[in-house]
Amino acid sequence: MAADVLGARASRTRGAVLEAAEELFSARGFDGTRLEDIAERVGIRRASIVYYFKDKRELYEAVLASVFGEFHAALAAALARDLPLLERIDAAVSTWVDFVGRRPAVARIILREVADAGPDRRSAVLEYTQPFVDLVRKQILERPDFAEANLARVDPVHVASIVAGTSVFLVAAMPALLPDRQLNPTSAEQLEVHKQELLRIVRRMLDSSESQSA
Amino acid sequence: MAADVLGARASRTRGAVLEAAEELFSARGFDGTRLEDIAERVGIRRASIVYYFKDKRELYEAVLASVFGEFHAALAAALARDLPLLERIDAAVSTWVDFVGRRPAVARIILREVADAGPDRRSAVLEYTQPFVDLVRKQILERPDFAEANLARVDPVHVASIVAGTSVFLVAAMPALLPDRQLNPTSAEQLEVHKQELLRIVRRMLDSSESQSA
DNA sequence: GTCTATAGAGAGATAGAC
DNA sequence: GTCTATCTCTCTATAGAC
Repeated sequence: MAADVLGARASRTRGAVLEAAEELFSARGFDGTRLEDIAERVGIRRASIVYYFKDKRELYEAVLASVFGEFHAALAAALARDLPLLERIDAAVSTWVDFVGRRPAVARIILREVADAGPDRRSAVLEYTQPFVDLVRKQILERPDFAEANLARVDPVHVASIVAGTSVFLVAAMPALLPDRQLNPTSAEQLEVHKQELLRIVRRMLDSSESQSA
Repeated sequence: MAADVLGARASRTRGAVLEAAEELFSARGFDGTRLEDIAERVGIRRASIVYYFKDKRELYEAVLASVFGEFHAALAAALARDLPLLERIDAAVSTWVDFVGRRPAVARIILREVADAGPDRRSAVLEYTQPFVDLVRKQILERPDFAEANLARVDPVHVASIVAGTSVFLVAAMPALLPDRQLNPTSAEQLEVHKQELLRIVRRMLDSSESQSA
């Protein structure tokens, strides 16, 4: 049942299911989440979920589409502003950190997806990350000013991996590894610190005046 | 059944089970792995696994203990050499990258553990990471030369999070996100590139001559 | 739209033979 | 030590009432 042919109540229920699913899939993974739990959180019965999503897998895919779609939109908006190259890169990193901070559940979902995606079972994530890769390529790598800029020749994939890996790891791991401190990595202050660290790291990676070889 | 009271054949079987379990838990997660699959890979029957590990959970815990224990030993050995502070830090990072490169399955396991460890369910990972945190504290943070060194006041947890996050993410994510390239992130060359990137990043984070505020 | 009831598959655990 | 056979529980999916 697609979202756009529903009445007001149904649309609300569907949204609530999606929201509860995102949180639970994020916290416990696909296998570890029971439809029962999702239904309970929404306040309905398990069987009602299938009115909106034909099975568990479809619900999960809908969560992925929602999460990655929202980030894609945010990134596209950030890159649409016609900024100079380095500022555009900064904006991309910044948008990413803000997004992860705003929806920390996403961090865990990405962590799990990456762990699941072996060399054999690679299709799952790719479908959702591809549009994002295309966006970066089109709006950064293939722009004339990128070729003109005298950047260090770092593999963009390494850069992306560092940006994605650190943010996701920090948001997901910090609360678990620091039970004593009451530091919240998604607080505005912590996110800002992390964002500045990341921006510094990325800028330096791209700086051709620094030696890039071993 | 502990490893030290077994005969030669049994000891071999137990080791094979542990090895197969590490690989499968890493690739598919705890829930996604069937004892059936582990047994099949070893060439025995499901019921025989229970002779060595009383249940699935115990087998999984044994895998964790093995993985984290081995890394702890490697790190302890690296830090036992009485090097100057900055070289000791380099050695720690280097040991970590080598370890992840040598046992890429570990990367996925850590990814999953981090994703599982919410603010609520934090006990699981902590038990295994604590000795490692203690080691770093004792051999780096609490040494007199650390206090004397004029390092930037970065949160060590941020540093650790960046080191761990990038390596784990790179090793686990790269093969999945780059189906076209036949780049293997665990190849000696790629690992070396990554290691140098990481060392550079860490050194700069700790360098007090760089501004650390936004 | 949401419910109750139930069917059916999957997988871990256990008993006991060899 | 390793096997076969079986028990049992959990959870998804389906049928159909309201």
